[in-house]
Amino acid sequence: MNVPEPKPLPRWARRKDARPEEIIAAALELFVERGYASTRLDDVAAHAGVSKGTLYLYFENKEELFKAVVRGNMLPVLQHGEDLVQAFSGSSADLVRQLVRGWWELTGSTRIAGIPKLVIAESGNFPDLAKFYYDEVIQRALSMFRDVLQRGVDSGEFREVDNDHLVHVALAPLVMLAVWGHSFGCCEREKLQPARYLDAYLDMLLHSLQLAQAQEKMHARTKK
Amino acid sequence: MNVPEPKPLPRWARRKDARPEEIIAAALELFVERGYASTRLDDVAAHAGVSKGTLYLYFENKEELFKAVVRGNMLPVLQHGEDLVQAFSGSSADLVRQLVRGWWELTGSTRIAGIPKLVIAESGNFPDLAKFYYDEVIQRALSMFRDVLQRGVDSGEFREVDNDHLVHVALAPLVMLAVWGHSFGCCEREKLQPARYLDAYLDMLLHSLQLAQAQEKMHARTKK
Amino acid sequence: MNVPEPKPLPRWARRKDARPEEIIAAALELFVERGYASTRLDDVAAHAGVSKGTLYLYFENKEELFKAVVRGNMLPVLQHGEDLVQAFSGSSADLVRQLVRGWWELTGSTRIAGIPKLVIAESGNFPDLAKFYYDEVIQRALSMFRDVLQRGVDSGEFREVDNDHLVHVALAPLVMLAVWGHSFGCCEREKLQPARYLDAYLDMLLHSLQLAQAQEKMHARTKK
Amino acid sequence: MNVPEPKPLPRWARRKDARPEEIIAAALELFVERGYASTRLDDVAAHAGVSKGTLYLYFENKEELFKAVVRGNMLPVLQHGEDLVQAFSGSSADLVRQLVRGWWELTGSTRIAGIPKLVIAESGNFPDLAKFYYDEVIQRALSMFRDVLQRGVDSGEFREVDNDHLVHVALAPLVMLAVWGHSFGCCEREKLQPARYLDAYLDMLLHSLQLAQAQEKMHARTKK
DNA sequence: TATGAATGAGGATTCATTCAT
DNA sequence: TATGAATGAATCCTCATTCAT
Repeated sequence: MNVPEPKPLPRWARRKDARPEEIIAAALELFVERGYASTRLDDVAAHAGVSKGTLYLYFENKEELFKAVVRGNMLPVLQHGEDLVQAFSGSSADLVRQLVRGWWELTGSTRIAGIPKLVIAESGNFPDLAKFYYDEVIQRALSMFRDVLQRGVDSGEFREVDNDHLVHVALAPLVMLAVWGHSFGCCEREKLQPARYLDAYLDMLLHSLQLAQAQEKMHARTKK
Repeated sequence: MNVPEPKPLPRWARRKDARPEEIIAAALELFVERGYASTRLDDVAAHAGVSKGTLYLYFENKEELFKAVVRGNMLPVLQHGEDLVQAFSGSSADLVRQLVRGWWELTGSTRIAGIPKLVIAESGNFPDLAKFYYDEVIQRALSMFRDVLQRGVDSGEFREVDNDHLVHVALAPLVMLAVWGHSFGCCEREKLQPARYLDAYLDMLLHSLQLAQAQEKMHARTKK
Repeated sequence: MNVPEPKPLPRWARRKDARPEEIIAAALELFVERGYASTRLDDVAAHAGVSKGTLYLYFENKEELFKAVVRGNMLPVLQHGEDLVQAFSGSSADLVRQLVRGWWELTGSTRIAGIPKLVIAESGNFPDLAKFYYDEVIQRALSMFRDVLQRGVDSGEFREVDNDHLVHVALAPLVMLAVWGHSFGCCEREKLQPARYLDAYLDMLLHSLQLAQAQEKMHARTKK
Repeated sequence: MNVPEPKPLPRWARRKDARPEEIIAAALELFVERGYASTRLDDVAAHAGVSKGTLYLYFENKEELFKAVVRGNMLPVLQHGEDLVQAFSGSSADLVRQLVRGWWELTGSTRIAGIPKLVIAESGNFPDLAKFYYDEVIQRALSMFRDVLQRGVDSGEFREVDNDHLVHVALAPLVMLAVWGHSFGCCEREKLQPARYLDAYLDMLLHSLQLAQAQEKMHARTKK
């Protein structure tokens, strides 16, 4: 690795490999900004600095490009979360906190945060995208969260709950936070503060998971 | 001839009054089913049993029809909730339960449940619809929920919380339930059961709001 | 005439007779203002204070209404000119002057002045209107003018000219004056002054018609 | 292969340059024949041998195409006239004759002669087209004619006149000749003969401009 | 005679996709 | 690989005309 790479490929060759990613990045930006239907491939091409025809060299059609945008951006995020869970060794409450705050730090200020809204909006038009998203994103996220909660229950940290349904409930406010920023966020006079929203969320979630005895302690701590 | 005919109401005049509602109903169905962009006015007209031109007698254009659909269906729902809160005299926890379950019973099995997704999806394309929805639906719902929580805090039933942010968090799972049914609901192998989802939601929410001492009792009861 | 009319017909009955004229007046205003294609019968009806359906009680369709507007407004103007010529006993030059100035005073400030432009504009779409206008308006006007010029030639007042072609030439500036006000008039910074335009026109026309000897006198007079 | 192929110019690239003109030519024909409103872009496309969509590659919409038709065809005509005036060295009367007859020879048998009527007809619907036409066509034409008349006055060839108004009057018969052919021309039993019309026009105009002494000679000559 | 709700043919415009170069 | 000119299906919207009342 210390060996200087000989002959860095001429610029155009490198670009060639980068093209799909550049296109996906341009498409993500525009899809998030304008929605699927209102985004013209002309504009995507212009944004990516290529011609319209070039789009079709890399993606079969608009729909496939859309899917690639979703796939290419969501999977790394999930992987990141799963890796965190895997490696974590602290309390389950801390794991929840870190997972949630880490996720937001990673994507909250990014265009990626616009994807959930996009996919929700287009789920009806692209059933197989919805299927993919459900299988590869939602299921994995639910699964991960379910495992985390179970970890807390198993360790005696959390009370027993209807885990299968609770994970849906518990993830909802996170999804909505992402959706909010790309729907009604701009209507607000006083903008919702994500950090405080997440504090309230974690407070609620963890409060509701505490065992009775722990609750007392927490309560005491809160009062302090 | 002297006998006053039962006066068969003029067929058309009567229709005129009914038409807007018929059209809105047809439009709601199709918008929810296919999304705004994919819904053709031809189809809306056919569904409403009128001609394309008739649509334009009652609605200026597709966008205005869309707004009428949202307005006409969401406002009554809100009003219903506010009336309930107004008249309610039991415990705050029961009020929350009744509000949540009542809302779902009223709209859950209806096409109205598809509106939140629709509005979210189109918020970017119709900023003034988003503004309207934010002001007349979201704000009112937040306000109502905030009042309910405050009612519980004031009565000593609930603990003190960051109410302004908590209401956002607390409403999120309800919105997501409605959205879910019109996005990924059909991808599931085992369908999400709204009743159990709401149970888990109410359990979580109310658990997290209980005062420490109440918590113990609840916990005991749950175990029972 | 001094006998008070017995029983003035009830107002609605009188209106009934007046309807066609009211409609024609409303249509004239709108046709002149917006052109044929851009005038909606809805608006004509509203302007005339009747319902759209009523239009069809008096006029077969839009085209026939248009023709009625043209007929009803142009023929009286022509008649007026012909009557003047018939009755006139002064010099031919004075007859020309009076005819021209009288015509403008009669119609120049009226919506009627907008008809020539309208008919020209729609001549291609309504060949039989064009035919009618050509036969009943243009031909009669040309004829009248031709007679007036011939009157001057016959009386030794005007020189001999190619009368058949000259009348076309001679009428053109009058038609254009009317057209101008409804086409480019509003583009002008300094509005064309019809009175001075007509002065220049009459000066040109009569100058060109003078016999050589008369010319000298005229010239002398002008110099004076 | 070493022999440089005669380089068959890329079929499309060449077309791209030609297309706008081809489209304008097709549009001119149809606009003149049917009027603006009655001309369908479908037909323009068909006439130009392209598809409907192609029109929109070169012109933003129907209105812009219309303007391009007017601009593209009228400006060269004007330029031609101005060049003639610039270079002319004979008598002013001859300049007038040449200008008028040259203009008609250049455009009289062309579709271009239909433009004045078109612009007049649509001036109300397209105020900025009217403004353009007024500024770039009418004003320039008036200016040119005014200069020509002034040239004659300055050289002592023409008598003094109210030049500002006379130019309007003097141009009117020329405009009407062009308009006539595209409005009532086809209604005539005996077609108006442009050459004789122009003779009558020039006779009238130049007669009216002659100085008294010249008049006598002219008159003598005419009688001859 | 008068109404005005309803109709539906007709045309401008958009944009994903193709394909000759 | 890359281009971008060309395509044409698809859809919104208008408005003259009809007709039941």
